[in-house]
Amino acid sequence: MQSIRELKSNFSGPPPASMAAGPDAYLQGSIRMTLEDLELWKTFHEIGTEMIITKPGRRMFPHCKLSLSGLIPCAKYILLVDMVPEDGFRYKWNKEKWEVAGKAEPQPPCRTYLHPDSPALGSHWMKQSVSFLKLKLTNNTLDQHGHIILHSMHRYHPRFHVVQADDLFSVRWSVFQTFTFPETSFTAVTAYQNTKITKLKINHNPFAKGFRDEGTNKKRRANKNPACVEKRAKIPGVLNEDSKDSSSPGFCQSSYDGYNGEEGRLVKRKDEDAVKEERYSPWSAERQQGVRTDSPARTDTRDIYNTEQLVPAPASYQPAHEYRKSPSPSSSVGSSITGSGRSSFEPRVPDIATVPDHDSSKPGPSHCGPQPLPGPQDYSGVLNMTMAQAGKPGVIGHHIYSPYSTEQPLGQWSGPGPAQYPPPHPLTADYTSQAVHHGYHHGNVGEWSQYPLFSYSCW
DNA sequence: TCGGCTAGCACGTTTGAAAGGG
DNA sequence: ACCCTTTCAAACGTGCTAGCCG
Repeated sequence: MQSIRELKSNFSGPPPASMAAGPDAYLQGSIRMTLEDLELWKTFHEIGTEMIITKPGRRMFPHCKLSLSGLIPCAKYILLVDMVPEDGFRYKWNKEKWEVAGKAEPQPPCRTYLHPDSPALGSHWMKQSVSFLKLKLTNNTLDQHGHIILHSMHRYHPRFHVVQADDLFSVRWSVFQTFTFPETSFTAVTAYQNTKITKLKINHNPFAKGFRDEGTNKKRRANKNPACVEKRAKIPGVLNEDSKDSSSPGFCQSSYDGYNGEEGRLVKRKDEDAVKEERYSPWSAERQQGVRTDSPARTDTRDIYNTEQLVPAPASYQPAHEYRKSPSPSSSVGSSITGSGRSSFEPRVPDIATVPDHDSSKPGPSHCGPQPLPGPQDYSGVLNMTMAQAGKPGVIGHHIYSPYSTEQPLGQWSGPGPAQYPPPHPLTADYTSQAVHHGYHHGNVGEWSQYPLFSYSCW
């Protein structure tokens, strides 16, 4: 098996001609996504971000706010978010630390949140920050509102997909550029475990102002049930002890080597890596090991997964070349960045001709020219990738959830079966076999191959 | 017994309609 | 009649809490 370093070095050479050339390669590799409020995310990340999940759905805080550049101004794009498990474990909060509490529960129905503005022109996405404020997380596996379903006490990180597509239904012919930000990883909880997180949320979330110390909540806190106070007091570092102990409790050092390894790397990789972009092509019969160009001269450039997920073009389909610089394990927690309030990634891949020309016969202009954007109700909702065929592992049903319309099946989508979380180490037998199943030929597989947004067998 | 989950609560923000003024 | 600003209430988001449940 190739070592990580060996794999890394394989990406350092110049791109093959097939990757660098091609008319459709224009700008494909130059999309850049920046995470806003990076400092805030980092603050949470250093403590161990927790996100409340409730039955009716709960917003994230901090919420995902991005800025995009490098898009073709007059081409339409769709922005998607999904949540990827960090690992295959369930956690528990014990004595100010997260500890592994067992194997992860079977994966809930995988849903992808579609940004309500989608599809919109590149100029639209680039002119201002893109906010996923209204994205909600739930633990209700029977949720009908299209919220993203997660398991409590499990770790996840959001994955952002930029798809050049005229509409939701041409997504399948389009290129996915996927970005992840290590700072955005979190533990889904039904009640906050780490009081430092609670305090951070209260201090930064305007909706929680009522719980701030300087607010009118003093009376409320004074009325706290003594029993409850006592109960809470059992946990060291409860309320108002933040200043006393600023060091992150983090995750239990002795519980889970894989995770701790990442945590340990957090410090090492600071100022180094922050964004991972994924480029992958589950549809190509064989995954070609991509090659990256030199990193941009940016001090905040960080390791990334850069994958491009392709769907077969109706006519001319060009095999995808994937770029993967960082072969780090599935957990992306262990990195951070320098930064000035933003975490960004600029793909270091050469442009790749992967987007088939849009059908010119298609009704409605897809590029430059006046084209009023459809109302949010046209597309807003969630792609629901539910497990569909029990007897056919890996095949999932893909549905579009919309608050304004009934469910619309898009077809069958291939994906991992339930309980197929990647192990902490990315190169174990199971993981590799899964990668093989998708036709990936190299060992440098990350979590993306386990959790394809769409898979070739669906199209 | 214990940890996780949930409903109800109080408090604050957001939002949009209505009212008023220029 | 139109536009802008202000006001206000409903809707919504938030963490806290007690109690339920497996």
